[in-house]
Amino acid sequence: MRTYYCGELRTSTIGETVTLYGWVDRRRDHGGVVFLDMRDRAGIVQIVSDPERTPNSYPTAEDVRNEYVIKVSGRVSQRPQDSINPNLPTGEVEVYAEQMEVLNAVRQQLPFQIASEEADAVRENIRLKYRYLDLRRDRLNQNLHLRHQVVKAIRRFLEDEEAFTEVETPILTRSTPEGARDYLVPSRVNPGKWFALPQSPQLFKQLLMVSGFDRYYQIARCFRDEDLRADRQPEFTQLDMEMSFLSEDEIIDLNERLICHIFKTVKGIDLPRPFPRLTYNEAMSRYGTDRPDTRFGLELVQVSDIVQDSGFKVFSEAVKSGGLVKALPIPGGNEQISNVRIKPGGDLFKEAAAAGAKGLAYMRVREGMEIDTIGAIKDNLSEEQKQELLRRTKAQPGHLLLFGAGDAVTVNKSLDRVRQALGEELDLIDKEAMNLLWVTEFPMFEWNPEEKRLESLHHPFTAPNPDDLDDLKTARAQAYDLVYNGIEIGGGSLRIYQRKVQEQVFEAIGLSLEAAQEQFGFLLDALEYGTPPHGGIAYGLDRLVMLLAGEDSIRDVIAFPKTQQASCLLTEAPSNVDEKQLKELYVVSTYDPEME
RNA sequence: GGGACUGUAGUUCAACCGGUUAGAGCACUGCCCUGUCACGGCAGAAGUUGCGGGUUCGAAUCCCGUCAGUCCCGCCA
Repeated sequence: MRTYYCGELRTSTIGETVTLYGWVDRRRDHGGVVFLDMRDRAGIVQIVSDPERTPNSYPTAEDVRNEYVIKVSGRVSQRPQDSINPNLPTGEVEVYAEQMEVLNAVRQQLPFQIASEEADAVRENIRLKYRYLDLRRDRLNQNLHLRHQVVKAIRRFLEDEEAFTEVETPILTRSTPEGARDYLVPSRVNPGKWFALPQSPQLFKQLLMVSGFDRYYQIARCFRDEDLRADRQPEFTQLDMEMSFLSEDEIIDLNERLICHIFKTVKGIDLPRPFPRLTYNEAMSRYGTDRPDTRFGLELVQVSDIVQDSGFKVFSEAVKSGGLVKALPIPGGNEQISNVRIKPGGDLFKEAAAAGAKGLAYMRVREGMEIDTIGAIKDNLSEEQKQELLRRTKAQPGHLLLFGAGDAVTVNKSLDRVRQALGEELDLIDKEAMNLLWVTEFPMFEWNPEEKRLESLHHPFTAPNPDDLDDLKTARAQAYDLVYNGIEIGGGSLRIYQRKVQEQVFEAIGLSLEAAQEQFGFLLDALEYGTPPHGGIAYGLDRLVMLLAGEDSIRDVIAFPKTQQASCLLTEAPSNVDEKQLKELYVVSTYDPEME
């Protein structure tokens, strides 16, 4: 029977005879004495075996190899003074192995070494195929433990401090328009009909408010059949919350306390409260994005009004056709950024071009506030316009001003990209900083040029600001996002709780009354039976844990993630299924090997 | 759907401008070593250079295609 975990042994355990179970992390064979680093979930301890002191175990100790599973019994001893290992919590002690038993050997060459630093560099497809070995490694092990700690902190806070109730909502539910592509599941019992896996429990949690639960939360799995990224998996986990009778400020306050509790519990960090808030318009204006990274400056400056009447067509035409011109002033940029990088072919140009920009105009501010720029700008801007540009951008000698001109979306997107690239490159980002902020007052809708209709920016159940009800199309939403170091980790809103408003919003996004009744009739009906004012939020748990773990990919905080091709290299899912299964489901597969 | 990068022993990497017997560390096998902790030393085995074509006297290297992984754009209410 196990008496201790390997990692638990300390000087206080010296003299005890212990029984340990675990893996051989490393083996050092000196011919006459063998040292084993023995590992279990709690850590590593050194096992010693030699022919004189531990004759029973020595033959076994000579035979074992890395990652063998062993059982060891023996006395915990103080290490000789000159052999103490200060790098191990157990470094002052070691166990003389009176008994050693191999419970399971490693029969094949390991695909990679578990205990080696090199394993971090192993090609990811190999790590994913042998995920169970990858998860043995300290780094991933720690990540999943951290994830558990985060979830535990969430539950303690929401349940014990704030009286939230966890309710499970269906995984088999109905497909609804809007939003991401659905994962579909055929219904055997209802031939030709389909379930969809939930993109989020949105409607169910609202209905729970109608039912009077008042405060709901769920650690909920969500599914979206869209293309993957480092921070996007087809199935992911949300912390989903919904509350009745709370104002936007009250919801934000409760959530700040939740986030602070998480940071305090798992990282020991006291975050300053309240978190800063930016309106959507402010964020777009100053950073060109609705999730600004405020760990560094380099704020954008709106200059449309200065240059709209200039002879420089790139600027004036942009403003005339409804777009804008913005500047990105870079202190010291003259020294650090060459023209080659700004011009076509350069890396900063490419950064802007990736967002659809046609180019980057620039001005350099020399000694004595002399302006150094391309002829087209020099010749076509008046002296007053140039001076006003310098004033507005607070330019000083040494400054480089980059300009974006065009439609608002492209200008903001491209300058945001350039700003982030430079923040990184010029080492302006304090890596220790943890900047959490709220972005509020999102617009209700944005225009989708392809489908020629308005779309909900958040989702169609978001309540409009009551001050903006006379023109819903341009109304602000009572929505809020939580941004952590430039990454959106959560977002929510107050919801519509009146049928009439809900119908108006559906109408605004081009959903006819009939279609709305067909798709969302159950919600519209519910709104007629005494629905309380309510609102909520959902967090991307994987992203939050990724950031807390300092990882760059959510795959490193998910036990069994999928590849960018949405497949599982471990189980080889998705796979073919038996023709019989398809028949039972009244489904004809499109897969036809003959066609290939 | 599109762009970029990567693919060489189990693994991490090397192999210069197209010419070697395709090398090295770790792991593996054998031997030596009684205080190491990334132990050390000696010897050895280990390769369809992702796969398929092509160019060439000659291809890991150049070209085309294909597969896989990663990053990004589109997409993700």
